[in-house]
Amino acid sequence: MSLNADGAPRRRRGKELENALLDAAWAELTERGYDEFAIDRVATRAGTSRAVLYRRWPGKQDLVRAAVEHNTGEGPAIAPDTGSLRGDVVALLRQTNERRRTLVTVLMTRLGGFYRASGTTLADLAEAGAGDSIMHEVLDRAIERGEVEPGQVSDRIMQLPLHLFRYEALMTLRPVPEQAIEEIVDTIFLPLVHGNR
Amino acid sequence: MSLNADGAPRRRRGKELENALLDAAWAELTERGYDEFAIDRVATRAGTSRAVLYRRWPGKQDLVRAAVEHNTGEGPAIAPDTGSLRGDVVALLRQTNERRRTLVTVLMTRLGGFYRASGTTLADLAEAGAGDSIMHEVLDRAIERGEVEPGQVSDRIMQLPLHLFRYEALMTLRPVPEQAIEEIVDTIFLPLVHGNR
DNA sequence: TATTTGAGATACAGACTGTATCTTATACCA
DNA sequence: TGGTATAAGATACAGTCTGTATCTCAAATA
Repeated sequence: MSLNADGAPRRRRGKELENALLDAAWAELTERGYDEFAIDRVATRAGTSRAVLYRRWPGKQDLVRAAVEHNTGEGPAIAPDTGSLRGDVVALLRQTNERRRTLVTVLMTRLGGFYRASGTTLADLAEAGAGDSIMHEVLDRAIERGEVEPGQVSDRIMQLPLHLFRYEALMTLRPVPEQAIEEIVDTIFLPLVHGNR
Repeated sequence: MSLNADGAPRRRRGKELENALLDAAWAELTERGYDEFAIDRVATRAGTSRAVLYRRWPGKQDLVRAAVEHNTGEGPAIAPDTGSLRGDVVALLRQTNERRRTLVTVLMTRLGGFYRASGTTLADLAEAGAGDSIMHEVLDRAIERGEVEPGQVSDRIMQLPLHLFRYEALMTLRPVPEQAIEEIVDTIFLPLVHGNR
């Protein structure tokens, strides 16, 4: 039970209490991760009892969700206007970097335990699925055939098709449609490799 | 306890038992998801007791990891050799599509509960961080300025910088370095938009 | 056949969940 | 200002799951 400075019992209500609860939940989430997140501990941390939490959120996932929303809502992003396309896009990415908190924190809380436990990262798992070295092999053969000039293709461009493919697979959690595969290769990868010949 | 056809008690050992355990774990994982995954239930499903599981894996996460590896290991991917760069890359992506199981299943088991609970997908979260519509706005202004010809930039290319950025952020769970941002914009996005002028 | 290994059963303490019930501080209203 | 309604906070309960420990006995090995 929370006490006043003079030791009298004190009862928070409404928004004040709710904020304290969500802040405590958020702290637990970021400190211990989703796997070890317990309503019990949130209540203790907030200096109240579990009943108060259950009165507001039916279960763990609802509370987690509320805590994430409460602590990451930052309003919509604003389109930068620097006067040039390059400047705008660079500014947009920089801005996203700062606002990245939302997504990354959610992912960390969800994946953190698994990462720690397995010593694996998302990138390792992707790597295991289709090693980036394979693109090296493919490119080397293209160079041998004279399709591509040696040293012309940066690492980032070389990995581009796989990265875009995986991004799409991750976002949709579905097989990537054939049409998307061909679009990636024909309108993005090959033009970059061949310098729009 | 497992029984023989004639009702005599029967004890599996070694690989036979281990496969049964991992199959049971996998079934629990795919049917109920990571959140509800319980060693208890795996043991029951495999027709044995928890002690047998704890003898092999120290805890839940280790068992989950082993089950994922056991049920998705398909050996290393083979570099396709179709005789052209385009053919090779398309084949590689198609092949990855079929092998995608590993990554997607791991993610589903990790994120599935959250998705169900929140009604949010990874794409929604990404979208909330920096709406794709912003790139539209940026591009529109570039067209007004005469930097870009109208109708020249496909949706996929328009979203390319954000997608590559997010892919990198997701994989590393770190801020994307300034140098990577500029590389994405200067060596990939702008060349595609301007047709390598 | 004797010995070793480890499967399978069971019991335990502890943590956490979700529900229910009680007292009482606080807000609101007559 | 005093009475009443609301909900905070405490507590108790049954149930599930965890991780550990201990026991018996089936099966592999020598």
